[in-house]
Amino acid sequence: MKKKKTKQETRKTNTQNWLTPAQMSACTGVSIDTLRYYEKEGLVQPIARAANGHRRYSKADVLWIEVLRCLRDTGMTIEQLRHYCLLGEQGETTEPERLALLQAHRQKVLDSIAKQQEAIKLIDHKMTYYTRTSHSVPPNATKK
Amino acid sequence: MKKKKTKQETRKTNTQNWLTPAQMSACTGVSIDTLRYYEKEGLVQPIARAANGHRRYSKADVLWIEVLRCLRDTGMTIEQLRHYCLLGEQGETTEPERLALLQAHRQKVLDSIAKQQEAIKLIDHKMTYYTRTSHSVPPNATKK
DNA sequence: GCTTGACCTGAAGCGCACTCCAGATTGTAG
DNA sequence: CTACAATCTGGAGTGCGCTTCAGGTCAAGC
Repeated sequence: MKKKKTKQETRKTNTQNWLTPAQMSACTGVSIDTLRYYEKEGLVQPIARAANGHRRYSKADVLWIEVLRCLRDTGMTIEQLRHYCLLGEQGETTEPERLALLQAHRQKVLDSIAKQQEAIKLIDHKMTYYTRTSHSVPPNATKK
Repeated sequence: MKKKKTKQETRKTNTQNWLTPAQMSACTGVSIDTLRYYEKEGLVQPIARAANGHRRYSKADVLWIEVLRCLRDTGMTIEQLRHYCLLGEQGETTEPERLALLQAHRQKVLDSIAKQQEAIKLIDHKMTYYTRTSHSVPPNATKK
């Protein structure tokens, strides 16, 4: 199975259950450098290696990276993510803390959404100055 | 009116229609340093000055800073804000561009909200692992 | 007259999250 | 055999948005 189609197998057709760094990057949208950075920072457990030392990402890694990105994109810091990961590694006794951490973050995201919805209102309001037929309002708007 | 109660007038009771930097900061929640920084970066027109060179913020300035903060807090960069301000200073011929700018930003905020709502879903999903009676799921969750 | 406190200025520094670099290794292709 | 592409490593560099600093002015209080 492994020695029959050397070329296609190891290079092209990735029927494998692992991904190269490049594939991982393409698949998750996270740059190779950032993937390494996350690993170095303890945001992912050490990735499996091939004989030559190259990383071999598993499908589980893909999922985890996606979770990571989701949390990062919503403002969780590297520091907090590291903490969350660490808890995960320490077993299920830390579950309450992990739950609390997620709940806190969830709330932060909700707050952020609320704030942005407020902003939308203000933007809409300001846009009326420009869409209205009358442009009687001076440059820096709210003035006067 | 101005010479009768020198002490109270100039120092304590601010029945004035201007604010000192400290008051401005307290009022808008933006630090004095940041206010100066915004001015230097061209995000606000030069602030009026007292005889001694100290800034005197007007109530219009308060409103403008609030708009600024709203846009900043929703991810508009200093660069973009500067551009927006510049347009404002160039008169009403730039109104279409300012409108477009706001519309683009509005869309970005909407996208961001959508993304965060997605994140909430994922967080909720992950939280069920911890709230459920069974904790059959290993630390880094999605694995296996 | 001296001190204090609020403010001024230009410039340097900081924290975060990447991002890039130099130099080395390794496996396949021509 | 040589060339090339993908990857490796530790460490330095980058960009953004402030924040801090050093040194100075000025008005009021003791």
